[in-house]
Amino acid sequence: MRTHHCNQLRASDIGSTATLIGWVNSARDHGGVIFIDLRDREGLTQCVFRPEENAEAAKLSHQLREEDVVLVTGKVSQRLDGTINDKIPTGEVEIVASELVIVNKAEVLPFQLDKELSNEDLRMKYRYLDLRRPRMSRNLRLRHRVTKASRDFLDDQGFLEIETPILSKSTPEGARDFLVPSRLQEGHFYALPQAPQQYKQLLMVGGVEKYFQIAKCFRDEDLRADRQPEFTQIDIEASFVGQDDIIHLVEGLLGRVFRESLEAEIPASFDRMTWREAMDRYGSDKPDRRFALEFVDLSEELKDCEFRVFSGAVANGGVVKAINAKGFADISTGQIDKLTKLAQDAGAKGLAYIQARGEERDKWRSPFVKRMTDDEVEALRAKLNIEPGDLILFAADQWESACEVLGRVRLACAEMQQLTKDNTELDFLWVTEFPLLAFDEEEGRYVAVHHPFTRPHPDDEQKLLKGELSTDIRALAYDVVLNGHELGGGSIRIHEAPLQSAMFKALGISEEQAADEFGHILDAFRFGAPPHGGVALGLDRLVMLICGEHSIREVMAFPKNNKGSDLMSQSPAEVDPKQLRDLRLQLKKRPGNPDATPA
RNA sequence: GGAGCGGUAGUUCAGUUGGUUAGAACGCCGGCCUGUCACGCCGGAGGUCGCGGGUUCGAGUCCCGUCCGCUCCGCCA
Repeated sequence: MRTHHCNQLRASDIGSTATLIGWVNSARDHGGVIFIDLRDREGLTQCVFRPEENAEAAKLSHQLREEDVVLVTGKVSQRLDGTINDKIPTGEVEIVASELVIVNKAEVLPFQLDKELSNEDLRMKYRYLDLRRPRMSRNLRLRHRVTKASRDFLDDQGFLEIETPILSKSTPEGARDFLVPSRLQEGHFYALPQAPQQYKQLLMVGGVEKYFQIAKCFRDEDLRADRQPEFTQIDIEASFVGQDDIIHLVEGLLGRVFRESLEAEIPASFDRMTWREAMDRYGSDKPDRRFALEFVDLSEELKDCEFRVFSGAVANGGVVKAINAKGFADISTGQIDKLTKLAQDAGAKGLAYIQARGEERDKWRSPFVKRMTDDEVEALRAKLNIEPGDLILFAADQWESACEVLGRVRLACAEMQQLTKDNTELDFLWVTEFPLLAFDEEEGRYVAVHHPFTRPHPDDEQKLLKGELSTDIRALAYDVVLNGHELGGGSIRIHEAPLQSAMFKALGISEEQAADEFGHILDAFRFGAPPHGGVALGLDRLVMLICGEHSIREVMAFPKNNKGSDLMSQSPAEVDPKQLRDLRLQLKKRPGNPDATPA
């Protein structure tokens, strides 16, 4: 039926006959002559209806409304002088219609496709209409190119794409699992995988050597603009590799992805920075380096300062750090309050600042500068390069806490100053040597920063084996960061049962529990497991950044809202009591739940 | 669990210190129009101001509660 798509016809086709099918993008009825722009996935073509060409088609064309599906046949014709539309690639030609079939009338849409729509509720309810808009159709196409480029690259590198189970087993560590009740085994549950982590390691034991998967992952946690309960990872694992091998692989992969999606060239290798350095300089394990606002350490200069917040922090073994927000001295009190609240939320008692409204210290607006000696002021001026118009913001606390607080202030400041506005730079960075362990105050034990299969840094391995636990133990773990977003991360894994047992022990997992929850992994490691490691890239975030979007919802066909609902299909939803009976489940009665099934 | 922003016509929005009949643009419906492409012109319809309560002579506007959407914190190994 269709001979061409709507972005295909050119001047060279003039004189031929073409049949197009698609949606009426717009209709312009001039009484005696009617124009429509016909749209399909590929583009637009203008069709003209004139009574002298075909009276019946022209008469019918008066009925056409936006989003009707129509089939148009006619002669590809040169447009009249002065009516060439240079906004579209097919603008030199038009179809002079000799036949019109209204394939399917459309009711008036709940919103206009050519206007911005801020009503997220409505967009999601009619997502299939939202997807017709150019923005969404472009995003989906870019997403396809990214997955295609990834597959092609990994295939070229000898990786096998292997599927792992969606119905899998709940694990105690990490995010909350989605549970799926088993009908055949009463009281037992599958869990949807948070990641194919264990399976991919077992594939390495299985001799696959190079595995990848475009893997759906599930986490039952609260949502954000960049977090959905189900999301996609480009999941990779390889045997007989070290950290550099994985890093080079990912650099090659991203190079191909950016080339084949955006036609952009990115660096062949990315800068690397240890976790400690990233925290120390930017207060973040995923620093955005498109703007400076780099931390300056003032512990030495201010250790004797009369302002006790500073000297006290240093006396307690902590640090004083500051950033210089150039030209932001005229910040409003309201904005200072916002930054202060942010710092307090992050654990600071307050936010010390200096608004340098002039050269001399008496022009500096600040709650504490009057209590500083001339030497201290001059030391600040020199080390922070303070010039009139600058805003200096301080954090004083234990090292990690001060860095975290100032890191958040730094980001908020950049946002207020719009430092990344209109910035098209792509800043890739590897952050390495993450800590292996973090101490969880609530649970009173160490938890894995990455996951419990992460290998310690060779220099720190003995500490783990001997049970000399601290947050100073480094891991062979690495994250790849783009413009302050964590694109993905991975690690070299533990492949020996004794080291894995030591890790479980460090995490307070008993031998019985380890045998129960992870027995298969420990077993597998006893039978000649190869050294291996891997990485997982967040496909949604990657595509989001490639599309220039600010939410991964914009690059997923059918995402869920803030509360985890699909407003189109109305899920999650109640189920038929019979389904619950089959599963031998019952809902507990409580005041807010009138729909509880009877016991 | 917590904080912030928002909710007015189908859509995007305006709506002053509380004051007459709540407006605009686009869309929609009817009419006219043979070269438009954001077509144009004439006419018309369309509102539980999210919902509930309160203050007031009077509430879109102020207060309380609640629902929904978005953003962030917690959470996300």
